[in-house]
Amino acid sequence: MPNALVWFRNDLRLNDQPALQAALRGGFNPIPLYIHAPEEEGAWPTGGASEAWCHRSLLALDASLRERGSRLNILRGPSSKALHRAAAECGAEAVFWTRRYEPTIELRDAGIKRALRGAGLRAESFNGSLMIEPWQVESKQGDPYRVFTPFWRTASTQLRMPAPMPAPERFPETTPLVDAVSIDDLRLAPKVHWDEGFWRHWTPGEAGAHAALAKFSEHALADYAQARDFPADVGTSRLSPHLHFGEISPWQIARSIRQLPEAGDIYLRQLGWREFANHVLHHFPETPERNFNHRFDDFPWADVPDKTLDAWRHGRTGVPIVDAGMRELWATGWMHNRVRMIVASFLTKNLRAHWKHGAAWFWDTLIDANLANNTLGWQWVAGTGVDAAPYFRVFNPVLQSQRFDPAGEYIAHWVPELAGVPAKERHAPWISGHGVGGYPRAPIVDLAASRLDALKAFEHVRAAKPR
DNA sequence: TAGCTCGTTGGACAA
DNA sequence: TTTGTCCAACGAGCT
Repeated sequence: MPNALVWFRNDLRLNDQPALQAALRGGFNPIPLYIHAPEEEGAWPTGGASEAWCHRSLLALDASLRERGSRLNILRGPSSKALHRAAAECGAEAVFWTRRYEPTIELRDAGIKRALRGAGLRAESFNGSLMIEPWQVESKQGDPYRVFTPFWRTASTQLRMPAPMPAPERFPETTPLVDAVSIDDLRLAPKVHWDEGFWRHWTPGEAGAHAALAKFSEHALADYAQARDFPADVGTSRLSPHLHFGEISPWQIARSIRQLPEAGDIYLRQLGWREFANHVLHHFPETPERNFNHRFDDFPWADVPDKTLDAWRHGRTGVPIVDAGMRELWATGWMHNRVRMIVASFLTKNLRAHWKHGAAWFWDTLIDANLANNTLGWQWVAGTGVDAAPYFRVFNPVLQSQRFDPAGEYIAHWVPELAGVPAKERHAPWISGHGVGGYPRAPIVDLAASRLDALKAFEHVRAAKPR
């Protein structure tokens, strides 16, 4: 049987794996391969928390390959060189992989595909990560969408659920590639074990992904519409890191949630945002670096001192819901989505820091850090992006806290200094004047005054001419 | 073409 | 305590 390289990237799974299936269908003997090439990620090399996740996900993939008689070959980049070398060494006739959609990577992969084909190899890429690829939908004018609702209206009518693709039970045995290194050699796991706490909450890998999905569809999906807004509850799917690393495909999730059509549609719509984010990133590849709305290019962002940014980063702003979120992020590598909006609004509106400060911190600390979602989310909250909220919408973190953490449980959990403060006063302890040891006596900015400042700064945008 | 409707996630204030 | 109204404008996308 001829050999084919199956190049694993952000698709670290064996089920529903179109690149692997292509190899099997084509009558090839699949050689699983992962290439470590951080310098090829452009301005956004994988952040620390994501690396820690990736380490464990690779271990999980390698373990399930070994159970099936194979193994994951790990090579160091550059990717193009590694692929050509590996193909030559094992006489592979083909290379198959699943597509990624980051602009830098799309460009790189197109070059690699050309080069492989130029060398006489069969090189093919597949969609294994999205329900609709970015170029599959366009508005009736033939433009990319800039507003979610019309995007999803069109996209959701075009969804065609493919049949499941089960993993093969056995792989043919292969000899390891000579240049292969071990997963540990990549040094993705942190030297100082700051990630220890993560793994009480998360199990990277395909099995962990399916366990998370099962838990979600059994317990939380029915209440998803309401419960997802309450950070103290387990109301969200917590599938984002698994999706980011491709340990599970959106179609696998979609198949599973069909059992509850109504709740399933609401959740599917959230997956739709992921599709939309990739659509926007593909068509507006400069948005990780630049405002989508150029009217903001002269926006008077505040020159926020590092000390203040650090207070935000480490949950010492004196606003309990903000601090709780930032500490949850630091401790677990993840933050509840409602709280992400609150901390992002606080940073970009109350502190009026440029959204890139927030995007950079999330990039480094989130286990689900994803260029499309991170960019869309930060630009959306900041008001600079697609579908942005009207300028007068500035989250009041105290009201948000009262509304979405009414019993103050989330705050008590992540800001234990405040656990002894009566629940009702926990949202804004400075009002009752409760002196609490170790917790800031007052917020680092006056919430009301900074809100007015932000609104004033927005006047600037309204006057700005679109470029 | 021109007009129409609508926009993930809000807040302040009045009644 | 709850509910309604306004904030204010614009451009995307459709018909």
